[in-house]
Amino acid sequence: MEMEKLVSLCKRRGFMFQSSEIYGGINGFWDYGPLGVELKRNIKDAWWHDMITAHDELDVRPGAPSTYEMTGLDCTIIMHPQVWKVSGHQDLFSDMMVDCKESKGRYRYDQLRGRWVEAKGQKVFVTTKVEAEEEDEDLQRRALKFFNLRAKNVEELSWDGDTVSLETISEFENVLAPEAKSVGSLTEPREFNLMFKTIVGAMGTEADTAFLRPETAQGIFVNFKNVVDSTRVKIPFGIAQVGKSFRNEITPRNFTFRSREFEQMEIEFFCHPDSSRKWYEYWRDRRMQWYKDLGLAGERLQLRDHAPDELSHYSTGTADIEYAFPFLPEGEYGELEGIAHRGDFDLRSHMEGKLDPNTCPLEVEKGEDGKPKYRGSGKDLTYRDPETNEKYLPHVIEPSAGADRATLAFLCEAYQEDEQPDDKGKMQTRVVMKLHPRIAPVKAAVFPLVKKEGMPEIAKDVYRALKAKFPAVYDEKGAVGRRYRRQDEAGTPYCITIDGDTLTDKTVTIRDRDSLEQWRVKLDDVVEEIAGRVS
RNA sequence: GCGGGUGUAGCUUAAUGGUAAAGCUUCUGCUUCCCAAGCAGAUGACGAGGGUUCGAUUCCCUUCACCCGCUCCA
Repeated sequence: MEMEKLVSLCKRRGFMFQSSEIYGGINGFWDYGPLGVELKRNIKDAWWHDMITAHDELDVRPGAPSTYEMTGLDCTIIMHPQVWKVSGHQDLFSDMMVDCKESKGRYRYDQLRGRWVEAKGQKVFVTTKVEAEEEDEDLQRRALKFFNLRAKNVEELSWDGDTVSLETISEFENVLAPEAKSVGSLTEPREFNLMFKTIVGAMGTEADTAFLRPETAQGIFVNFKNVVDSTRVKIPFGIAQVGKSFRNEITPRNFTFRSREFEQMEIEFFCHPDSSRKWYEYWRDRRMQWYKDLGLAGERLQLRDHAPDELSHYSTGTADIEYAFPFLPEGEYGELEGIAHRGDFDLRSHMEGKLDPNTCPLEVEKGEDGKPKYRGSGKDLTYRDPETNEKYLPHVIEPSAGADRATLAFLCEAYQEDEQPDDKGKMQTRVVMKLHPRIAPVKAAVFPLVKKEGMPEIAKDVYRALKAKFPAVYDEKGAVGRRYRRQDEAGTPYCITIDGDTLTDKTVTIRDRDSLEQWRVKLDDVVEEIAGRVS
């Protein structure tokens, strides 16, 4: 399947549009049209229903270590700025960057170090990005190379001052970039804000800077204590949230796959440290099965466990559920959902201050003054087991899914072209969206075979009865074959046709989208018949 | 962010330094009546801004968006 065909269909039938299209569009933002909004909401509703509202906390689910509870949350997009400092996003998401026009490399402004050196009447600032221990060696090697000197002529190099950060240099004309052969190839430092900045308050200034959340997860962590104190939930339990998140992706691309405004479906599952590995495996397998049950059953879906060297040392496991999107190269997969074992990293950070992920055991990251670089809340986020009286900081399993990516994957999987005969028996190409009935935007369409002899009246009654329960459409225009095809492109699983026989025996035909089979049911049983098939 | 390509109607395409053609779609009417039927009619486009020119959809510049590759993907 070519991606262009799907993109074209999405626009033609109203699944998705480019945001602000009449003004030329805006990079990294996409809108959902009339069909798309139903599809995406069905996916989110299915997730919420299956994970939270329909969860049975009284019985042990297959594969689960024990019973558990599930609850929900809906927190704000803008939160206290300290949240993002402590979570680590502030440091990871906003840096000054410089680009090298020669090597096409990109460097963090504060991480490049260098030293002034003069030879042959020219003075340049040689930079390096290697570790501090090898710094002098690398600088000398690069300086010699630049001035075209042999190692034995090293005394011709006249060093000026100590090795300092590039941040102390204001003019880059004589700066030799780490992988460049000539000077002056670096761009001016540019701010690289991966988080969306905003100002809180009508009179707000820079000091009132806040951020649009880059993930919904932190809102769950900071509300952990509130939920525990207000709901009688006992560990193990999960808190779920669906909502928009924002990231200034460097390269938004591939339709909605990498958008700057996107929607997440996240669970933070809190459990005892001793059982966290088992819970991790449970959620990994449970989430994989969820996609399969909704139609991503083919080989294009895969579960990929991260290799041990990919993991943070405080994590005992991370897995990605991935889909082989048609816009990716052969054999490559794109992430739909990540299931991560996060240990107690997040709760401890919000309690004690931002932890340094490179320490083992984890320690609070210190600033230059020896105090915590980013202070935590100071609130006690430990959990006391009411039965054993054990007090501990729970470990967290995080199944974090992308609602837009899931929607896109379901669309890609559903798009099919097949050959079906027309009214003369000639084979015609048919475009059909084979969406699972549960997520299909429209569940049923109702047609009078002809627009006379009382058929429209009966059809309208059927339509009204259906529409009271779920999305349905009524269509009496043109040949019935055309109406079937139109519904095929929208992914409507069932079409109901009122024909001449309906008038005498009070039965109608139901036509199946995928098989094109038809069968007759009693007029009075139509709603029940369709309802049983789409839920 | 870099390099290359593309941008004409809702979709797919055409032509042109003198404001654009078609198929499909959509809408109206007639006809037909179980898988994109027929006839008649209607709606509808040169991504945006600037320049050159008597005149630009066409040539030039800028910009925006999309596609491909590189980079990035916390």
